[in-house]
Amino acid sequence: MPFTLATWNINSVRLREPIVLKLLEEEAPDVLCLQECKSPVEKIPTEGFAALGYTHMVARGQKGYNGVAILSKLPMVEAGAEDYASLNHARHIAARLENGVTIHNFYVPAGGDIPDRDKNEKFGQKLDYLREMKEDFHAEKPEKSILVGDLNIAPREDDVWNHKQLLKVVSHTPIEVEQLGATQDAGGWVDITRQDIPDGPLFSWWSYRSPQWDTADKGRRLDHVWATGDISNAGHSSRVLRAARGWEKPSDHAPVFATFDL
DNA sequence: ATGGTAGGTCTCCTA
Repeated sequence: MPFTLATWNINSVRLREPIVLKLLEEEAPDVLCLQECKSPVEKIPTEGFAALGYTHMVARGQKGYNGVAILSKLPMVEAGAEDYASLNHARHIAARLENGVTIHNFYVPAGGDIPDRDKNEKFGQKLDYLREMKEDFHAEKPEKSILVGDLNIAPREDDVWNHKQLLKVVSHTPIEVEQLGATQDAGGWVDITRQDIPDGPLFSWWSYRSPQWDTADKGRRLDHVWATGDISNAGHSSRVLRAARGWEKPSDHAPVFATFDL
């Protein structure tokens, strides 16, 4: 049975309940993974989601910051939540569908402004977070799994609006790109978005600080859909719903979709 | 080189 999955950094699930509902009504993915919910789990507005058929949710939350949730039309059970780098942050939740597929939903630390762990503790935490992800995948190689989320790294030259200009900007520095690649390799993860859309600029985030985000198009691809090699051939129909960046009271991220025939 | 916008919360932190 094919199922469609979307990942979206929502930047406050309570403030943006209306556009989450809009996405669920108009696009109707089977599973929606949210990041930066910025809400304790008990304050996530689940009633409207359930009314549209999204009767299942697994989530981790905290007050004000971070927070991840998986909304689903399909039954699922929680399959763990990690706190890599011991930050006490709600940045990961996993769920298992009835077809045996495990879905990991991540919100990797943004890493602050200065790409130097000696001058900026947050950058070190980001690298530590990715290293611990990598170590976990190395210790227990994931199977039949999908990993999505805001990984806060745009790895390829065509994942950013200007490669040279962003080489020293956190999210596109060589050390981050290398660390993300090592994490991906450790789990045998395949980048499904780039499997489907191999060539050319592709972005999922445009800063609120950039006026005329659409015409200026100074974007980055920070949001990812990966799958383990045993199911990567089942992935197809990837797309970024760029229009959502222009909706009323938008998130600065657009949702990324993929479909899996499993 | 700098500042630009947004959300949550308790006066500034984070992105």
